[in-house]
Amino acid sequence: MVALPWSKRVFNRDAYLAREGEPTSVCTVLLNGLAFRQKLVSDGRRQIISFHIAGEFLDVQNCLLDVADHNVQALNRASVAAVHKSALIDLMSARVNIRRAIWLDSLIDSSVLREWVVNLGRRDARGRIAHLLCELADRLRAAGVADGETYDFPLTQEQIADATGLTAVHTNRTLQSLRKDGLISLSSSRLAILDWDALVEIGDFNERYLHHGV
Amino acid sequence: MVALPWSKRVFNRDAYLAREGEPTSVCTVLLNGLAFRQKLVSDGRRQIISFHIAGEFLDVQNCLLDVADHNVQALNRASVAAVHKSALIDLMSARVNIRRAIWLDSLIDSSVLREWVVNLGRRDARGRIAHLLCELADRLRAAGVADGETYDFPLTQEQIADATGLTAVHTNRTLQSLRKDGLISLSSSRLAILDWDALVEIGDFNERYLHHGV
DNA sequence: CGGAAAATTGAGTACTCTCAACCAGCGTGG
DNA sequence: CCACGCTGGTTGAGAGTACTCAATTTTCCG
Repeated sequence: MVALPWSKRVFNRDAYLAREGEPTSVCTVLLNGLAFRQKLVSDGRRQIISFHIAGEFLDVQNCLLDVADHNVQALNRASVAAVHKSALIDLMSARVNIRRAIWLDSLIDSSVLREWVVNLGRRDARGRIAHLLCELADRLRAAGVADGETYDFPLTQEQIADATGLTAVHTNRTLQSLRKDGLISLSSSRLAILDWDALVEIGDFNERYLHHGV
Repeated sequence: MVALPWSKRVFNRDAYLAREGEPTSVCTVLLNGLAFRQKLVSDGRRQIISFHIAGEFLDVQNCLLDVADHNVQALNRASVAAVHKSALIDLMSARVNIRRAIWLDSLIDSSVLREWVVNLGRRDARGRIAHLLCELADRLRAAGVADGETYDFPLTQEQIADATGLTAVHTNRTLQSLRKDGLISLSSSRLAILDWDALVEIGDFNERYLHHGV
């Protein structure tokens, strides 16, 4: 057994875990809470690129890339395990299983990114939000965090907007339309999916890209 | 030296090299020509997810993922080297340098996907197309395929539209607007970037995400 | 030279954005 | 204990970008 030196770090809501353009030194795994990756465009607007739940790597790419190409922020109070990149690389050299698990994590990460490209490029506001809600529900379920179709949902409407390429105002109206149609219920940080099949239909959601059970 | 059994395969324009939902058996490297990855949504519209030039892996993820989560098509007449996934995994186990090179390729691939998410989510039509043109110019230059700001450009307007999340009609009008402003010249499959700095400005292009020279 | 694919144009529509105001919940401090 | 300030959510009206549909021209190839 190889001992892997790691340190726990705790971040408050909205705190930056990594910043675009800065040199990288560690890789981090999310232990508790939620985090997201984002990039800012020249006029200051933000695009959220992915959400992460406990157990996922936030930045394995740091192993080989020396400067961060995006920002990482805590969504709520979150803690991570940070490992020096060289230690992780050594561990991966020594242990085939770990190497494979980490590579698999990053390959599935890519698959999710591809689906997000589709979501932003080819679905309207209702579809984009429906798809996002389905994805999060499915991932939380797979992780055993939520058992059914009701789960804690600490995203603000502005964050949903930044993840779906919409404005906060239009996100608000679109959520209302989903509520009015009896598809979801969302209040005080709690989401209930009332009609899973309909939401899947609207969001054109197919879980294949999540590669569960590989 | 480990011998790697591979076979060359040639594809005509628009031919499918891989189809979503089908089981995977090989990994392919593009030898000649151009290729792209895409996904189709339920109403049949297409979203292009990435473009690939000679020398790039088209589907390393097949090594660990048993079913394709997207389609791969040849953009023009293209040839690839196909390697059985298990052979590639064995080679990666044996050779640290190759393992590192392949992982690096897939990590940069992810970085490009992240930038595409930003492109689709937070830029308008002119910005999206400008960014795409800058990215292709920069990658071709880095690969030594094009020396300057003029290069062969076999994309149809429909393909540009599918890559930028626009319609073909709007893509046409947007290209005209870029031409009218003296930023580009595009005809008979040949693109000239007439004002690189202005195009970079419009597309909010920053080459960092391409991780050249890592 | 003919036919198909690609590019272009026009007119009307609709989705999403912008701006600006207003409301609700909540933690803090006087 | 209540006022205050802040964040997040909601609403309205008007503007604008991008879409749809359908026709037409141009280019590309066999």
